[in-house]
Amino acid sequence: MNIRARHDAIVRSLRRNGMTTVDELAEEVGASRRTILRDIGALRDEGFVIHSEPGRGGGLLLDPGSVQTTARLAVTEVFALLLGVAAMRAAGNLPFSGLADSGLAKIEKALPPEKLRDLRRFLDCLHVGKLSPLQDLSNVGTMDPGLLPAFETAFLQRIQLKFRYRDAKGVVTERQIEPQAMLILPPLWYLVAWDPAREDFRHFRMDRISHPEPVDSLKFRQRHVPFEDDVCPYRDLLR
Amino acid sequence: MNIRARHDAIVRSLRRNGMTTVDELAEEVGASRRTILRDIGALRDEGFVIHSEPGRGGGLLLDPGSVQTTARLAVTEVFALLLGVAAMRAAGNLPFSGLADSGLAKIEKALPPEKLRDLRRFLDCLHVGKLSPLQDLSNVGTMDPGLLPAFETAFLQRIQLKFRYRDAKGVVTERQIEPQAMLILPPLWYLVAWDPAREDFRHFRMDRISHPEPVDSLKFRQRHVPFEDDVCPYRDLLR
DNA sequence: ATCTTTGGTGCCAGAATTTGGCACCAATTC
DNA sequence: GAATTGGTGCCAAATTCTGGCACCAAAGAT
Repeated sequence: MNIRARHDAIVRSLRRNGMTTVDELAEEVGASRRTILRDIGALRDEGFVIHSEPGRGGGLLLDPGSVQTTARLAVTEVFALLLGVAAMRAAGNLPFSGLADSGLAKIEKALPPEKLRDLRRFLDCLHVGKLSPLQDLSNVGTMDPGLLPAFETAFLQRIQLKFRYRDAKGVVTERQIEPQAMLILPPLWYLVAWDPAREDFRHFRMDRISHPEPVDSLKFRQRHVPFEDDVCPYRDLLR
Repeated sequence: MNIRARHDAIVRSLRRNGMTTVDELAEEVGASRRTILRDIGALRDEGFVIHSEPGRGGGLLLDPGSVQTTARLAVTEVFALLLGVAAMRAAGNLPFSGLADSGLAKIEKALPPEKLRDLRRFLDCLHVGKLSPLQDLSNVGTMDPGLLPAFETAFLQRIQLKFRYRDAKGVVTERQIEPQAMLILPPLWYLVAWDPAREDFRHFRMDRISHPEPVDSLKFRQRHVPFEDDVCPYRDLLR
């Protein structure tokens, strides 16, 4: 067995059994007592918190808040991580203990700088309305990926966007708007935008939009204020 | 130099220089040509996309969308990742290529099952209204963490919550509500809730809430439907 | 006080893996 | 055809890992 695989096996076993002895681990993993002890030392060096009390019945115990299995992250996963961390940071350090910024900084450093900048700018534009439970997300989200390059351009460069919209009655109109936010309310995507012609905010279901086209050089600003009144503006969303 | 450290060094170098040759890498890293070639093979096996064209001037080029540096994640970081991935999955596979589910499954497996279940249930309750740009998040979010245990209990067990609320005019009232969502609009936190006494949805600024107290055994259901009309219900939030 | 259990360390020889050099092939440019 | 550069197979040397041994420390049982 590989040294890395053995480390993972040890962590898994500790997590599963809650409490074990070195000898049990040695038998389970198929390595000698000495090797297991060396491995535990290495894992501690890497940041795992492994309690041990010689003399008592069961010896080894892994701290549940301890660090996790190694994983090589794809760019999309790093993006997901940044997105999640943005939410976590916005939450102070809400439901759980504070974020380990050091590890995160390492990840950010590993990203190509231009990519990171783009990700951050896109994050600035992306509003997440509702996060569904993870279990239900497999069969969610219907939207044409072909639309996205135009939207990304409009969002990032903050220029107006032109497209055709088919409303609930099937009537098709031509719209030219200033995109303000992308709103995800699974299974649907909405574009929140300022419509200069109607002088009002509108939202558009993404699956009813076609032929999007950025309008060069028509720059605009984004608008956002927190609300004060205690009547819920989301009442239409809830039932 | 360690084999793992060398792999990281190679990836870093490829990312920084954009394009290099095997011999340059060998000299930079301090290893032989043969070893570098072996390492590149290993990195490719791990999922890195490394282009190469023998014969032409510069040979090696790392695909910018390729996988990232290894990182051991703390539990909070895994939570952040799950949160972000939930948003990403909800987005189909929005602005970037599809998520590498295999790696994610590995991370999920590494979490203690109870912890993962709790995280998922809490995710189900947490709505993120607006994600600020990462740069601005340091001085954001004013809310009393002391409030949270009561809210977490109410959300997770889906029971009513009682608290005192001080409105914009300073008038204090006693409320008993059914929490529906936590809304983060930096720098403020809002509780979106159904008020059975008023038979309507209300939202409350978290910093005006005090003395929260779960009301045992008064269970309720959550309510949510996507909206259809194209008039933006968020117009009060935007300016 | 002594024995047993169990974590922990130093040391060293044998086992396993990694490394570097070599010969050689393939594709491209000049 | 020569030069450049990625790529592969092979093997001996270098390096690292592993397992056994002796031994220490702490706690509980007798």
